[in-house]
Amino acid sequence: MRIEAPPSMVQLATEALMRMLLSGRLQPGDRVVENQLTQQLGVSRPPLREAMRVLEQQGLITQQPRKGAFVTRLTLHDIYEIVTLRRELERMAVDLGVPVREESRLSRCHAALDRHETCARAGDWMGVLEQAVEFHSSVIGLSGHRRLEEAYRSIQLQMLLCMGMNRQARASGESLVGDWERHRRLLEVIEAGSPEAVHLELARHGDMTFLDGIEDRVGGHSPESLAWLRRVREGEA
Amino acid sequence: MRIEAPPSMVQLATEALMRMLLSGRLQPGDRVVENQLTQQLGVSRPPLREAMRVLEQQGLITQQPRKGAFVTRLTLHDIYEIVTLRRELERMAVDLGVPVREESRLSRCHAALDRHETCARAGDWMGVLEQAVEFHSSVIGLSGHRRLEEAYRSIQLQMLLCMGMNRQARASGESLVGDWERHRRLLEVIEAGSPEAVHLELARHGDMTFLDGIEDRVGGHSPESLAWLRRVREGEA
DNA sequence: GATTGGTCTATTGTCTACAGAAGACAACTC
DNA sequence: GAGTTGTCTTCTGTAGACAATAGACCAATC
Repeated sequence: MRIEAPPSMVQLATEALMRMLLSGRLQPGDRVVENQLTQQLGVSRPPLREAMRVLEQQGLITQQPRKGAFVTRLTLHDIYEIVTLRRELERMAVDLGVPVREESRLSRCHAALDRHETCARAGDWMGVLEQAVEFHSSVIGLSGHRRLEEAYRSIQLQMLLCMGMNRQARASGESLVGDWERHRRLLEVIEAGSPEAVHLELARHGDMTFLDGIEDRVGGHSPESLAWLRRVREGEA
Repeated sequence: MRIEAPPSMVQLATEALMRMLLSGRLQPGDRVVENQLTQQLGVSRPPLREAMRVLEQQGLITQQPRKGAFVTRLTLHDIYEIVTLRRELERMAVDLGVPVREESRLSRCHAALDRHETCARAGDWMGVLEQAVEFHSSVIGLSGHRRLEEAYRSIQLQMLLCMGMNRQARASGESLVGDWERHRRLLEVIEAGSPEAVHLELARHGDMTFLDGIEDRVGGHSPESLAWLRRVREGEA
């Protein structure tokens, strides 16, 4: 039996920081002070700083030299970028991964979905979030394209950061199970094996309700993003 | 006039390391020992480690906990991933960015192209590399999609890492100017304003000669990558 | 009263030092 | 002679401390 190496403080700090970001404990725009975090996490500054570099690369925090780090505050243009890129990556992944070629990849989806259900029924909000991320990643992973999956994961985390803004509104218990049911349906369509059907299901799947009234909540409107938002809303109607 | 903040040691170390990687001074598979680099770069370990985290996120080096860091060694499957993802991102960028809407974005392309020419005629090999990267990035940047550009840039650097393997073969002076001419032609097509024409030019542009005999130089053949390589070669013939 | 100058504190940037793990090598045992 | 064990060296992981900078606050002057 192979024992696994104990996680480094950098890993632990990265995960802890990410949880603080995705749970909304750290809000977009908040200043991230190193010394405060070292005390809260019980880690010294060097590993914490490395963890922050990782999250900076992921686009979750933004560093200003000699000024400090801030939780990334997303503009409407950012959201436009996230949603459009996400869709394109999804598209590519489905075309490569459906119908499924390797059973092991599919079992990863099922495993994530099962854990998702467990967390949902237990009302474990944070667990559902993590497993939903893992489920989507595993779906992208059906393509066998690691870089695609990583790019998708990064984009997905940024999207969660942005949805955290109005998370409170959706935090009701039933949406946890509802999410799971949508994911289960998606996986069924995937197993059916038609890429086009999966595209359709994904288009329906994307929860765009968080875009309602988003212009008022965020700044940074660009011509591209405004045009996009208009198109999205027309498409819905 | 706004003065810019002096670069941090992390930034400098990141850039220096990247140059060592892309110039081939550090070869894929090479061990990266922290203490050696601190001496060579004149930086202490914490900032160097932060820089290494950044490059790890970019996929240029690979860290094994408690074992050390290594320059990423690419498999055939990795190359398959890089080339296919790159193409898809390019595609998306062209569809969004052509015809060009903002003059300022186009001028960035021209600026990079001019610097490219200067370096090429001076025989500045490293400069050509940097400006070629910047030119391609600026072309992707025509889309006004920062995340797309960043994803592309990361992929592009990995591709350069892999081309570094047989760089010596192409290091003749004429290819420097040749690269520039290809880029100039591409920019002309872009300015003409037809996305389809740009797609065509890009398909012709991609220098696939580095794939010649690549199966023998790298390991890690996957079903996907072998099928892809076959398709690419058939497409050429 | 407003503005400029200085000081002071909080925070970041960097370095040095130590603890612990991994791998190499030698000596010892069978 | 082959295998195993113990030790030693090298390197990474982490901590703590110091230097330098940014921003706030207060005082003094015009």
